[in-house]
Amino acid sequence: MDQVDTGHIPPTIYDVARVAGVSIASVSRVLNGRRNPLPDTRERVLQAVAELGFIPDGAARALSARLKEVIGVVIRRPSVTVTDAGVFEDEEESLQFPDLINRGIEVAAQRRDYNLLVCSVDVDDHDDSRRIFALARKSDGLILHDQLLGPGQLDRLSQQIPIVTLAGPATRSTSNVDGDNAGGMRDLARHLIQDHGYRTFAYLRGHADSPNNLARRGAFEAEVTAAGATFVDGPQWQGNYSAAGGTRVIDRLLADGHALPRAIACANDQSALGVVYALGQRGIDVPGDVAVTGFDDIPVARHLRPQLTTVRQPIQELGATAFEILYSMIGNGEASGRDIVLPTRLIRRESCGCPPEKTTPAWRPAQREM
Amino acid sequence: MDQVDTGHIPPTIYDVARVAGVSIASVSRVLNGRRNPLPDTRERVLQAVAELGFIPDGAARALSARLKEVIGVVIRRPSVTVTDAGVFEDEEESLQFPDLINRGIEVAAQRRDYNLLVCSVDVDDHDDSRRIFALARKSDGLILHDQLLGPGQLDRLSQQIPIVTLAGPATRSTSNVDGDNAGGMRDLARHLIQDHGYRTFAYLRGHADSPNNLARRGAFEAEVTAAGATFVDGPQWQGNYSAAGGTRVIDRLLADGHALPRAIACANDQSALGVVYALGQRGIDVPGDVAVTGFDDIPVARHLRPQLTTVRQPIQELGATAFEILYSMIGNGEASGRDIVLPTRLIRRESCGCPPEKTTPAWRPAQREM
DNA sequence: GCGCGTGCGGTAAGCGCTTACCAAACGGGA
DNA sequence: TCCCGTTTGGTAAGCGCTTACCGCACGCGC
Repeated sequence: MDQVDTGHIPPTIYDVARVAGVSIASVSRVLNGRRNPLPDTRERVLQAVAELGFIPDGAARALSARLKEVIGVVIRRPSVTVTDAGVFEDEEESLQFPDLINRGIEVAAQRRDYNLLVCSVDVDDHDDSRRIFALARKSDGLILHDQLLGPGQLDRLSQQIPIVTLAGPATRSTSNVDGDNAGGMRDLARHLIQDHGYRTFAYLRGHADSPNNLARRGAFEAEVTAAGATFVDGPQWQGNYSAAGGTRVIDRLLADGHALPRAIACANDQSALGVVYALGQRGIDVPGDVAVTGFDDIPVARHLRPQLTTVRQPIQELGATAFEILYSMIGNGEASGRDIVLPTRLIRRESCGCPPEKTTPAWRPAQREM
Repeated sequence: MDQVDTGHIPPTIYDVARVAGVSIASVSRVLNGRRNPLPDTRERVLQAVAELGFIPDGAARALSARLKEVIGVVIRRPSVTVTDAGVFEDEEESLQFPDLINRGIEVAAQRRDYNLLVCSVDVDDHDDSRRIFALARKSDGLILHDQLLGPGQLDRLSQQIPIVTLAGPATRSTSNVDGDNAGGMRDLARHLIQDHGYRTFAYLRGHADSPNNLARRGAFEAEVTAAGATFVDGPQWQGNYSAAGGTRVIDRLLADGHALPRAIACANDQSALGVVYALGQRGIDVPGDVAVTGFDDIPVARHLRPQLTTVRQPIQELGATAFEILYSMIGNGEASGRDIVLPTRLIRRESCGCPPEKTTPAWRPAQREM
């Protein structure tokens, strides 16, 4: 009776069966469209369902049908830096990219009547596996952003549940979906070297163990050194995919009296955003003094001054593809071990030194409306 | 055997019991810390669990314990406008605010070992209730952004499951958490009127049925007319909380030859972003010719040129509070009918006509680092 | 007119857990 | 030494669904 006064005692399939004067099997069959029940039976069931506001319990259905229609998505957040302006700062700044991916996943998932169970883990939370494991058994499959779980744990878990990663190599038991990091960075590097003639470069890193970060850095450095240009490097160039991280790198560099390279390629747009900001604060002109580029092409990249030159990833499509692969793995354990690479594309805007575009940015639909 | 070759056959509690040589009850007790099992029993169970990599199934546990440890979160997306640049445009632009709220919810939820089941519904999808209902039975409670579900449906559903809304009035059976829309708008209006001396105003609306939108508009208009200033209005001022929506409003207005008011208060930051952009395209100076303000204070507001004057909501706290209320409703049906209003604060930046700040924006932690 | 095929509804057996209840074993006081 | 209180482990009964299986009623062909 503790429960009664508060309500929240949803009707069960037994209630429906009783009200409709049929058996629970008939109710279930009507609701799931099995076996083609008699119109009369069907009518009475639907009537009772409407009357009671019955909605089948997800847990019971999942247990019985061995299908939860839920997939788990784990994303990595930059560690929370506690400052006097609040504890959420790094995070707030770095929200966009993973969330856009998730949106892509969700769009695809909705078409299959799946829902997303999301979970963030702190970048340097090394007890994260507990959280991820728990999530795993609440879901039919897992999508892991960035590098989460060591190879051992990944392998272990993928034995029990289908897993798609959004970075890193596919394994025997997992699949992977990725943007073409190397191709994008190569195009970017060539543009900076050949079209702009820059000769000194740096790469502002993302999380040290992120496969995307490693791939981007590798391709960029290779291209730069292959062209005989100078690649500046060092631990000072360690960022964390967040705007605050980018700012921090520049501030430290300058405070330590380092000279800046002519062009800085950032691991992602968020970092670039912080870099542009920090340079602006010091009166350093972008791209006049230093060119800055990003990676991802998140929406704000277009609203920055100068507009950010970057490598566009098909963000939503990455998510949607990840879901579809996972879905097929859930349906029939096949298809694991697949490694999908989606194309990326260099987007030349102003921050690399290109002249401002005159064309209307894509998201302005004005002229189509009239 | 169809299943065998693909793997994915997780061990059950029976397997653990067999390997450990105990009963399933003992396994369960060890795992859940009930009853204080003998060290020997405990040891053997833990050993078997490790060996098998056993993780209890969420659905089974939920069914038995009548607790899913999952809460559903429903957010509203602007309708997808199909343009030649892709189908996700409006959405992409408007991502920030609800996602930040969700992050706040999640931070709070993790402390209680809860996960978030997220679901987006299209703004004018009127079959949305099906999706929401389905989500409801996969969760222990629901948090609804904006206005979702009519009062009738809301009431009906809240009979079966605890619900917290993030806009709109609390009802007998639901609770609500909100920012102080009226207070924020009032401060904003007074600032524009008294400090800047503007005399003509408009309010660029959000979704027509959004309670936040209504509250903001009401407070703003009241303050403006109370001061004897002019409040321009009309169906042309209908936006949709997205940047693209803001752009569209300005473009149409100008195309139709309307004169613009001296100041435009937008329903949220995203809309303001689009407005600032559209005005910039036409060579109209912000704030010189037209002042523009937002609402929410999402992170990008600070990176805009000019930096956006807006009303700050305690975004993450809104989410965290919503979760805590919901959590207490789940624990014991009490506490529904609560209506929490969190304070908002006017943030004066440049887009209202105030001089650029010289202080370092909050998210720049540089000087604290050295 | 009878036998059998077909199509529907009902009964009951799980799905993988938690936990109430019972049995057994052990320790201590009389 | 016996009895009872105290622990701890096991057995089994659900949690709310899905579905295999069975039985019944009908319709057809002979």
